[in-house]
Amino acid sequence: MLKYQQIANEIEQYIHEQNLKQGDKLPVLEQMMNQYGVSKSTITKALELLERKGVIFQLRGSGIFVRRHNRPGYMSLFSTQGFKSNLGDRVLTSDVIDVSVVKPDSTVAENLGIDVSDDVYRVERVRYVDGEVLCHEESYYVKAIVPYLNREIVADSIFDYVQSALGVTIGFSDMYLQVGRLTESEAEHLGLQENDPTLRIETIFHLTNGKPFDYSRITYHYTHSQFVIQANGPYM
Amino acid sequence: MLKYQQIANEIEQYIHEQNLKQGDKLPVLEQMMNQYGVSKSTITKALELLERKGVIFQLRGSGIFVRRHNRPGYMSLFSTQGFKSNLGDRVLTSDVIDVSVVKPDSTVAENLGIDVSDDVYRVERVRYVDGEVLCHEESYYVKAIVPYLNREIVADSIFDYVQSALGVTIGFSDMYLQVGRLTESEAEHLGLQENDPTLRIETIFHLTNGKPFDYSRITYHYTHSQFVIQANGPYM
DNA sequence: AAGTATAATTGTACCGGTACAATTATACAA
DNA sequence: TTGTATAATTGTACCGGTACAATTATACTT
Repeated sequence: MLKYQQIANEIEQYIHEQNLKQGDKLPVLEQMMNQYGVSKSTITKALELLERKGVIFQLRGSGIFVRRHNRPGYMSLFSTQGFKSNLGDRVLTSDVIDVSVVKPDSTVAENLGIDVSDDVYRVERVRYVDGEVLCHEESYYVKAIVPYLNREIVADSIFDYVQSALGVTIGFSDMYLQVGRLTESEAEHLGLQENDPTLRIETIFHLTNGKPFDYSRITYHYTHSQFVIQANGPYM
Repeated sequence: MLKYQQIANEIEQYIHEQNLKQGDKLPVLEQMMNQYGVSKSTITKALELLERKGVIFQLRGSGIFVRRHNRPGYMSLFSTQGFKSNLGDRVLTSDVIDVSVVKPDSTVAENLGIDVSDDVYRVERVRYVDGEVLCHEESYYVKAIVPYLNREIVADSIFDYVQSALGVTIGFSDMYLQVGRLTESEAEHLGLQENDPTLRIETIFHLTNGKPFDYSRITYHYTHSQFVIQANGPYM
């Protein structure tokens, strides 16, 4: 692991151990340099990561302060989207409905940047947090990039598998949000009524080299899903 | 304006002028250094901004490539949230329903980190994109930070006013998302039916010094609002 | 052609430095 | 006490450098 990532983790740990809360001040930059035995720019890089993650904010001339204190019951939108899990002590489980190799329809092919004759894995799941229905997911993986999947892998974290077993790393993703009404079959999976409200999110995940490898459509249970997003200026 | 921000803008402009598309390659780092006459780290900083913004991605050993090509009809979630407007050629207008100084209720006070005896501005608007109803907004501004507002300011961009006239800068924000059903009065403002689906977003905006200054509740028109979010690894 | 070693390209990690602007603390005056 | 200059603190911008890992191009085999 990179030094600045490692240090970012240690600082986050430090905040947790010392039980620092919203607005509390961290040691100054120079002290951190000495403490971790690295240069200023490495510390700065670590702090920048934590700032992006919403853990701290920095104020020039003043210091480094703890930012996060999220509302209980709200999940980070990205933690349910395959990224670094930030669910705290909540447990995420899945019912696997389908894992199969199919040909993509034109919409799926287009979103994945492939041809309709290329193979994809189709995965369908219902996901739960602490046993409560969270969402229904239908996702497609480019088989040329993810050559093998089975129900065991899919029941756990597909992203962990892809990253560790296949050695590919996920770079970035585009998410498209929309509110709508449930179809009959969706409602059945979620234990709701047809035409009930729902949040639909389509996501295209890309590798670090920019190639799409996963296109997924998620339909959220509207009373069991509340999300938090932490944004930073000046560019957002 | 800072050098690296300026250069980021110029590079974005360059992409636009050259009509570069998804996957197209930009000049290499060293060439940019010479072209803009700055050091490597400044270019790197500019590119990092653009990467966060979802405009480019960088691939070590290979080059810098154009990332963005968004779906038409989808707005950046942050562009309707007061940040750098990314609406393209769409026009954002407002009907101002209320601008008044009031005492906050306990929920508002808590979200703004103030006392119920402190004054706040209450602003209520209905917002439109290209004349179509987008959302209903109810927001509260800490009067100690924003001492004066009127209907003209509020009809335009409050954030522009706050930043330019008051010289305060917005640092970061926490957004809470939830799907629900419209109340009767909300439905009326949006031209929808009671119990229709809606996306509700509560946002707390903070200054760079960490103080909350705006708490807003927005209710979106579910068929007129589609959002895109661009996320970057490894920390999201 | 098709694979394989080798070299060139290219962005990133990390170092260490100077200058500076925003904040906060201090000293002093009214 | 209250305000006001002054100084100390502290993070950020920007410079310029070395080393390196991932990618891509090249030359060389088979």
